[in-house]
Amino acid sequence: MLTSAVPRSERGGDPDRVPPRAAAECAAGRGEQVMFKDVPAQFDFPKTELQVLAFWERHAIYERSLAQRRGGRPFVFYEGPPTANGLPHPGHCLTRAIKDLFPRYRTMCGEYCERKAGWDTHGLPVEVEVCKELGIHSKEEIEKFGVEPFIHKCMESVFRYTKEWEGLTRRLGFWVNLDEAYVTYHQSYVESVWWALRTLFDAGLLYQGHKIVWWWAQGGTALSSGEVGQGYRTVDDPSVYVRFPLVGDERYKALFGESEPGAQATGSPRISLLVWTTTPWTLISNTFAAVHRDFEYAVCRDEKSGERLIVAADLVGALSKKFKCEWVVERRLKGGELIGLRYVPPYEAYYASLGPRRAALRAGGEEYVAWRVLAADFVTLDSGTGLVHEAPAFGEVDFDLLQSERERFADRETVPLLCAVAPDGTFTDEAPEKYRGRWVKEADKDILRDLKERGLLLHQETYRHEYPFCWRAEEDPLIQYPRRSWFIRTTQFQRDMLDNNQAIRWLPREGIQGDVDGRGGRFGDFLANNVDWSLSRERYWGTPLPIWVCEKTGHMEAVGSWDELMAKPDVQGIDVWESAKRKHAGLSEHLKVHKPYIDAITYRSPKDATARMRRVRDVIDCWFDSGAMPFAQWGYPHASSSVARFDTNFPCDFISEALDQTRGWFYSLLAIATMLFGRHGVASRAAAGARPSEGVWPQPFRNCIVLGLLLGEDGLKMSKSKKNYKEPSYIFDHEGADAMRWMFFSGQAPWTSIRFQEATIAEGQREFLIRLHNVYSFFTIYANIDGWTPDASRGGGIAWAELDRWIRSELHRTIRAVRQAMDAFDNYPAARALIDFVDSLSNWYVRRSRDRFWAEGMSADKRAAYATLYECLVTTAKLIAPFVPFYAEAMYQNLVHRRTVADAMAQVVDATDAPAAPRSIHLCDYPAPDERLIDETLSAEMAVVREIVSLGRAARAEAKLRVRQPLARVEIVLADRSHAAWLTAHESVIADELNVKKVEFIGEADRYVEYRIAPNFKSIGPKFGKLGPRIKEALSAVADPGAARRALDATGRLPLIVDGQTIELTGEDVQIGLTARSGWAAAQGRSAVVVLSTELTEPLRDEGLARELVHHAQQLRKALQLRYEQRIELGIRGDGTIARVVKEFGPYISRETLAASVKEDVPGAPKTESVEVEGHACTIALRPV
RNA sequence: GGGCUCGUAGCUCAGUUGGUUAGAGCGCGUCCCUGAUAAGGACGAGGUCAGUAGUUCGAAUCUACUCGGGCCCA
Repeated sequence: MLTSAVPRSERGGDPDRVPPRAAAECAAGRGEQVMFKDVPAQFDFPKTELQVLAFWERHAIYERSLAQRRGGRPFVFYEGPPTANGLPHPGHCLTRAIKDLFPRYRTMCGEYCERKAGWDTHGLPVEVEVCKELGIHSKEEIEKFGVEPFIHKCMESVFRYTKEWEGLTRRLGFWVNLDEAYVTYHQSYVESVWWALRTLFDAGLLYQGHKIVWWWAQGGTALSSGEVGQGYRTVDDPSVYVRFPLVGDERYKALFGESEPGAQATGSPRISLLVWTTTPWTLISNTFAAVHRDFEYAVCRDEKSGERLIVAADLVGALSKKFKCEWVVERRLKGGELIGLRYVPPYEAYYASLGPRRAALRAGGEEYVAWRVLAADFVTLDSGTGLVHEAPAFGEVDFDLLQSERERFADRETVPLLCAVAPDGTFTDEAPEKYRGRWVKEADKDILRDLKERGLLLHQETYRHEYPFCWRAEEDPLIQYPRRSWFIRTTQFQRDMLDNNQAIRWLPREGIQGDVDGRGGRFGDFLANNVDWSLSRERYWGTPLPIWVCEKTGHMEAVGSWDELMAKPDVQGIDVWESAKRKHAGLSEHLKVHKPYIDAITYRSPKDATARMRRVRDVIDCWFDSGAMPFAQWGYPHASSSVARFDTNFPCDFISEALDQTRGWFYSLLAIATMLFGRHGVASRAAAGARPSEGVWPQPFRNCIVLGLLLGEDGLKMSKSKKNYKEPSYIFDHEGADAMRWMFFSGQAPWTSIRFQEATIAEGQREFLIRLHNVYSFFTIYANIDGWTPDASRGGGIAWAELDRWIRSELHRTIRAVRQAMDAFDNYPAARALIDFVDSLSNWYVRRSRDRFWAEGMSADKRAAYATLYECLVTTAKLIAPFVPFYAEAMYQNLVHRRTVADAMAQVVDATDAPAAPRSIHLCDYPAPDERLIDETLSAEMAVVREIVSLGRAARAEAKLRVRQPLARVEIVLADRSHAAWLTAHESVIADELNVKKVEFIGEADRYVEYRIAPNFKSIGPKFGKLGPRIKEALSAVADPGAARRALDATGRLPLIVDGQTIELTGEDVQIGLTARSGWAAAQGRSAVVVLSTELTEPLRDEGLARELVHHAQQLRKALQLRYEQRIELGIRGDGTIARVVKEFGPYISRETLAASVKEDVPGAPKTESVEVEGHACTIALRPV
């Protein structure tokens, strides 16, 4: 293992010394002067990034960064496995960039963060791709093609684009261990999943039930939602209104009483529910009627017949009109009151036997198992009668209603799922005889005639709506139909999952997490409405459900591993796999746990020695695969050392995926972990090792950044056909990976939808990377000219200028802010803090320090400036390293090792090599703030100085006085006069920036400004409440605000009469505003008014001219592309004024232009230029010497 | 139909437990500076903070509803 010299913490040193790290980090060549490599102003980001990649790989920097932190606190990261059977797109760049940022940051902070890649390889999308390739569609065709070759194709397809994925991952700088990636179809992974399923099965959490699917009866297959979506057509279906007569039991009597006129007259109740349906064939399987608990219902009496019907009160008018009858509303009642009423269904088939059946309820007591009125939220008033006929076998929501009704009973199964239809779409023997064997849709007409004859049909019409048909057989309508399916009883863990969810730090929290009951959050809401996980899929390419069933007794067993299966009694069928392997050389060993080979394996039933145990045909939902990755990635608990690895890597600290994973990976992770390892987790006894999560909550992840969607250039969904986005490779080649990463991190919060625009990427690059690059380039130019190296600052004793103290304070404030934000997984504010710092460094520190760097020789002040700028650059490089790892590396190699990236790569790797500083920036410690260097007062003061300077420039612009023209003085009127004292210390900065001779702070400036006293509501609001607006009025009515201000200054109090009463305001309660009076070259801001003296005297004009001459001379230098330190001879010839200026300011001009002398002529000058300076014609000549 | 989310300058977005004068960048216009120079800076124009109603002394911010966009689920 490499033992690199990890620099000591910066804490604990003398703040006035050069930071130990800066001094310690020196070029490899100790002793002799090694210059910084020249940094071209025009920087090729993409090219440099490729060199950095080569450097990282050649020197195994990622591996070293891990090795170096071994033993540190673990920072556990889980990779949500992408599917590599499609090409990666820009959205994956965002995900992978975020996934890279925090592990890099934590690693630099000293934590140990393994990053194991993973691939999701199972599932319908893979099958669909293969089908496309084969030109086939249905399961029927797959069977015809052969399951075995089909599976082989699926496996080949899975890694079709691996090269592209790995290329993108690498190019983006996402450090992740691809060589040891987990793969969901690998045998060890599948066996882990089997272990989990067996554990759940043994705990009674895996059960067989029904799932309502869209069913193609003629083809005998279920269709996926995508397939169903393709087949919708507009059709006319029967729309029928049917009577369900109520039963006159106690419940009925309690509600309607026996005194009901109808009841008395006939001795039997005649109130009926009126229900509506468009599928008459489902009436035979009717089980319930549903109402909405909160709707109002009406008992209507038909004037003619005296019949009484119940419909939704709001629909009475419309329905009676439709039926052409006259209804009188006898009574209104809430839907809730109807619940529990019994009725007689239209067909006897089931009613005859089940009608009287009652069963025990969980809560005690008994209840009829069917033909009652239930409450359902899905009941609407949009169509129908407000009462819905329920045949749970033929509708998903109806089935859900049945399921929740079943929950009320002690024995769930006692509430029957009535289904008089066979899988081929014909009526079964359970239906009335005349319908048996007939196609359901075809029976509709006869059913209606039947109902009519029996007086149950009130009304019949046709209804035009969209209905799905089979996309392969256009004439075949699909029906919703129950299929046997395997479920996981997740609902048993609903409370645990909700509690677990509460403990997760979601970013953002709003809209995702929800409250303790899940309300108000996308994820919480999903948990709150949790239904049992439908696990099985009647497909081919997936983890086989490891349940074997006895062919005679129906006894079931779950198998937790391959070895366990092999250990079963009298195992047969392994030969199928063996012969396949002989036939297909090089067949992947992993396939033996897949269909069709696994299906061939049978063993002797423990319940009947003559019977075989056979596997169920299904595979499982591939979301279960990915949700099992916390343990399955290690092959837990079977693989060697997997128990220990799982133990140290569970739960994890950080995951991040896009919003669409809410019901996908986020859920599957949480559900599986909660069921197995949670508070009531069932894996504790079954697991081979100790339960790792004991007492650790939340699990399986503590922090989760939910990424927004990445949109195209036009703000719409990215679409290949619309070409509304640039390919990642294009951005890599043009702007570079760092620019792309930086846009993701600094553009917006990651959970908002982000537009993927090249212009935004380029803009962010200019604003930050190029600006930083300019500073860095500036530094190397002058450091090399002066021969300055960090060694020069060794030993301390630096005399820091105020500007140095200021920028170092800003630097450490930035470090503090960045760390704080990053520790909270909030990259956006961190990036903004970095942008602000680079702005301060570039636009104030360097600007204000130029003179210091240009000074002759090596003064103490110059050394301080170099040391400061160097520290800022090296520290900034480290700060940005997790964000823009390539550029940070390039800066670091030059600033610390004084070599190019190419040189760094070419350097011989020497195992004994122990450089004074880490060989890569990614092996460095993340900077820590030194609170002693932070001077909040200085920061605040400098902000005011910068504002004043900005105001001065505004005033100059207003008065059309260019900055090169010196002015006599500037007067500054402060809103808060207490600032004057310390501002005086900054006079020279202001004078210099504004090019004025004198700065004056004046308190009383009534001739320049008008005062305005405004209330500070933040202070007044809590104190005076409703008086606020009156105080505002009173303040604006103050006759002499200037005098009031003076009084306030003197006494600290401002008495005011408001509403007849006298109140007293303090300085805090008011804000003094200033407005410049017109007629002055002035500008006003929040804290000051800046007034320029515009009077120009001859000396001032002359000095201005001198600066103009310097300016022109510099232009000539630039035109000649002279080296920065090139000395010259300068010639200036002009009129008398020019001559006078040259004579008087000769030394100044010489110094600024590095001229050995200033004469009238320079013989043999390569460049001569005639210019007009402030109306004076002159000729400037220049020659290098 | 349900849940969530967004609507702020021409464009892309900030806006910190509500504080009365709503910011930045780009773009546009007018300039400045320039020995970091294919950078940098200043100023200006541009806003009914989607709309309505409410809570409050005070609303871009909180509440309800409406309209519009998006995502997920039916």
